[in-house]
Amino acid sequence: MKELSNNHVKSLKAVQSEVQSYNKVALSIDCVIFGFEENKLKVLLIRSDMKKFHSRWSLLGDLLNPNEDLDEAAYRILKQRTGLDDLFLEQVQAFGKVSRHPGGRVVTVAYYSLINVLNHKLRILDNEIHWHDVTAVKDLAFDHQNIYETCLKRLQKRVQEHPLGFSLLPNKFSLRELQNLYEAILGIKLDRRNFRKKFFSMDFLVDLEEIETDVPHRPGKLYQFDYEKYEKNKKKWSGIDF
Amino acid sequence: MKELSNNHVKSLKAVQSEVQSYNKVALSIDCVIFGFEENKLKVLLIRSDMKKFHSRWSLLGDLLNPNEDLDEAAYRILKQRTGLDDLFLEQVQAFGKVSRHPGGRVVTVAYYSLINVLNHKLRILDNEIHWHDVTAVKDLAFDHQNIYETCLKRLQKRVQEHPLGFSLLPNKFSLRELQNLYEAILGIKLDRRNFRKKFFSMDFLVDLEEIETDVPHRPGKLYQFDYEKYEKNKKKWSGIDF
DNA sequence: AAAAGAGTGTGTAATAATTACACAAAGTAA
DNA sequence: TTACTTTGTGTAATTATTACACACTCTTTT
Repeated sequence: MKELSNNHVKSLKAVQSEVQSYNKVALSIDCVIFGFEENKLKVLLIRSDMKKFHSRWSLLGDLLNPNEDLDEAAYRILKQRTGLDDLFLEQVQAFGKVSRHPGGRVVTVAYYSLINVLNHKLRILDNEIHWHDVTAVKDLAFDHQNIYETCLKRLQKRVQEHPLGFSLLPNKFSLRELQNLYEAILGIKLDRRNFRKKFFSMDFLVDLEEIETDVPHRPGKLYQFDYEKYEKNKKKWSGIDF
Repeated sequence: MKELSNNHVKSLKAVQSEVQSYNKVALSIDCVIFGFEENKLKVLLIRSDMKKFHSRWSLLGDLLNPNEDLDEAAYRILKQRTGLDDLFLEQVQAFGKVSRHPGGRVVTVAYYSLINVLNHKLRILDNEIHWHDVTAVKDLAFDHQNIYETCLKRLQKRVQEHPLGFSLLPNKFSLRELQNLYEAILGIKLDRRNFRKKFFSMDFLVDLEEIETDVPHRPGKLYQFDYEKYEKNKKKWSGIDF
């Protein structure tokens, strides 16, 4: 950031007092927290406590603290709301329409996060917070519908290019679970044989030589994702195509 | 954004005074403005006027005004600095490390923009502003090196999936110019015959039945990008691959 | 114990996309 | 007229994608 046409060199003091005098805005962080349960992609929402939005649902968010990085704030919110740390988290973008918040100017920075809902540490304490099926999310408070859809699109894109989906699954998973996950995220059906062929040919799944238990049919083999191998071998060039 | 565990319903007045009381931060917009000239990808930078950064280069930016959307502010900066409006502009993300600005807490939202440097309206008035070859950009002021690299990567990704590159070219261009552009953005050499085959098979280029002038060799045919046709036919599904 | 049900595991043929690669033609400059 | 530079074009080999069917394993039902 820099002022228009200003040719003298500014001392640190001058810059500090300049920043003091800047117009300032409230800055919040909103998190779109995805989970995967019963073969459905879910998102964690909280009921709005504002009259204007009479009990409509909204994203989980909070204000940025004065001495907190943006990412830190997002992790703090996740920790507060789920009890989990060390989650997958990615910033999507800032949303800053002047009138997006009825209480005044509030710019928000949106993140999405992926959590494994079977994690034994997961605790959703607040009874105003619920998991919602992504296909049923509508009419969110504020501009949260827009933020949510932007984040979901980002997830759909990313999951096809990067191995993030595994963050939504238990450590050991069957190929059927993996396929269900992709189908739920992308909202489409995939061919089972081609799906398997694709993942086997990428060669990042470790066959654990174990099988599922408690399924009412022939059990499938269990796999793990090999992050190390992925980091060594991942693609750089995808090709021009639109 | 929403408070933690608060069960009563808030009136508009209550929300307004709540927002009043929020911690606030200075918010700036920084633009990575790309241009294409002499077969090189360029970026527009301004000399920092801060002592701490003794004449290092920085991105073009400014503060967000109180009644301005983020996108509006970015357009305003572009207009101020280049004289152009109606440019390609995309937000990348927010950067908000606590200590990123020596003068105090300033969160910035980064955009990148593509401009056609031959546009007759382009005016770079401030003599502290210069075009820099992207391969030579280093040691920028603030955290601008990081912002710049993030934006360049975003451009590299996007240009392979969306037809943005044309914003950097004149309205009529030869395939050689288009290929030079892609090579400059991606920083790699491409096979000429395969490049042509790819673009022809996508079938969004209109043959203008004109040829280049003023080239010291056999002139190439001129083309235009057909945005309408693209909008009708663009791909939705790219496929899982990483 | 046998049969029905449900999902796993596997391969191939057809099509489409990508890659590597060479030569004649059209213009300019000397 | 010759040398130089860049355009325009096609094919063969490889790789990736798609569509698609049947035998096997385990559970549940009768």
